Amino acid sequence: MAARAQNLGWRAVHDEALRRIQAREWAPGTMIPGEEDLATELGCARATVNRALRELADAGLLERRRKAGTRVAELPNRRAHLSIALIAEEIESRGARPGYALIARDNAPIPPAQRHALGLAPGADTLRIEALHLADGRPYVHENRWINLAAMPLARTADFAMMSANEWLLRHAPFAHGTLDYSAEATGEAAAPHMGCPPQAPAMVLERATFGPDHPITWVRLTYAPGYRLHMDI
Amino acid sequence: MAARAQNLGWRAVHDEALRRIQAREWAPGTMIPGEEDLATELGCARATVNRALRELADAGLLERRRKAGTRVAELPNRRAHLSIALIAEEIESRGARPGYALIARDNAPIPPAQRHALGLAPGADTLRIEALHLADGRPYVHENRWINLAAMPLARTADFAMMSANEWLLRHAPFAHGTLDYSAEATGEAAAPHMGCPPQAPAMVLERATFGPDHPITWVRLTYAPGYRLHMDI
DNA sequence: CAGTGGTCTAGACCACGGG
DNA sequence: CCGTGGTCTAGACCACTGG
Repeated sequence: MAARAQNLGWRAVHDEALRRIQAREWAPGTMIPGEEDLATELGCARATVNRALRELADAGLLERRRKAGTRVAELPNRRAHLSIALIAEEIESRGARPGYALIARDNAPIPPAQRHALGLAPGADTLRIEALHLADGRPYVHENRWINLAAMPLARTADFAMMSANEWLLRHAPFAHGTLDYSAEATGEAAAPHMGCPPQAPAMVLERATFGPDHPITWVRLTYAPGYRLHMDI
Repeated sequence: MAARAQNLGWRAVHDEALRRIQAREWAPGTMIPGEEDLATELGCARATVNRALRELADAGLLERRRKAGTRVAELPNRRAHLSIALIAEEIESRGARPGYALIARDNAPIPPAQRHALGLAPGADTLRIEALHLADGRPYVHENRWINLAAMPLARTADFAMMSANEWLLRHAPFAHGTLDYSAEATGEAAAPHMGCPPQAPAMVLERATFGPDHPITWVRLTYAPGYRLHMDI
């Protein structure tokens, strides 16, 4: 029985392939039929099969190589996706009313470690912003940020009392790529007074470096209030 | 001048569109030309433009809707990707020699919160595994896990002294989906003795629930040693 | 209702890389 | 070498949804 159902979309092919993988009909490490064969069996064009299998390969369930064909991954390295939104939107999505308060705005020099992460020369012209984000009036996350003024000269005159640097940069910076580093640390002397918790309380810390297409833009350290959970689906 | 270069692949179209977005030639919030127009301008088929713009939409830089057309996102919600690998592979990728030690294997009942996260009925038959993963002989992460024996009956007789439950499940479980929750907590009395740090030391904690296509599979709490950093690129 | 993106098709050529 | 996936094309129909 070679012929099967017809009018299959790539989603149907994707689901059928996923079913065969999970049902072990296609065992881990083994080859699966070629695109041409599958297209014939399932009654659709090869491009449709290609689209479906490409999605599964992107998800880490299949490994595809020219000439070698397609095989089921032995150890499926699934990928979790984390959407990087505005802090205010993140707070709203948790069902709380977002708030914001600027704590300080000065020319405190960027520490060497952060400066190296951005690839800036010593003595680079930077602006420091310290702020607090609130959820229903309670401290949510403490922000300590340096902005590279060579890349964002307008930041020198921007009003970070009304709009957070987070949002201002997202609206004005030609964002290209960056790095995220989460760690667990003590809240610390700098953030604790604003968070309403003892300095030694464990806190989730996010350090982010952001780069535009041509220049480094900003480095920020976010210290979250106790109880923060970073949730992802897989 | 309508005509342009020819023989453009979808990657070239993708890069050109990205350039126009970052250069503000296509301003945030504004509409961009339709697929047909772009295909004509760039000298390629509409399907090629579609592939390129779909990638940009998946990345959060464009918003596409039928009839309404395609517009540049006001606030680009970029997505970070986290690949979920074996703990041993994670340790190796950090340049260290992985180690593993089983601490306990018993029938300690699954606590209610974890049981609810998996959607299991009270009194569900579970297996508890406690283990320690090492990097170059030093504690790396402490693991406390419950396995749903109704979904994975073979786990009852598996040898978790040699192969970690992590790897065993990845090889034997028809993994479908799950949730991840990172938080910062004190290391705690249960994990601290194995980690070689005081119980109140801040630790990154990962709680994961994993489901197969039909049944919940496992719930695990990973307590990382101090200094752990979760790194992601954008 | 009409315009836009979403998708499918049949065919073609090409690039990679296993044997 | 030559088979397999990667991609492009021209055309077509469809689904959704804004006006």
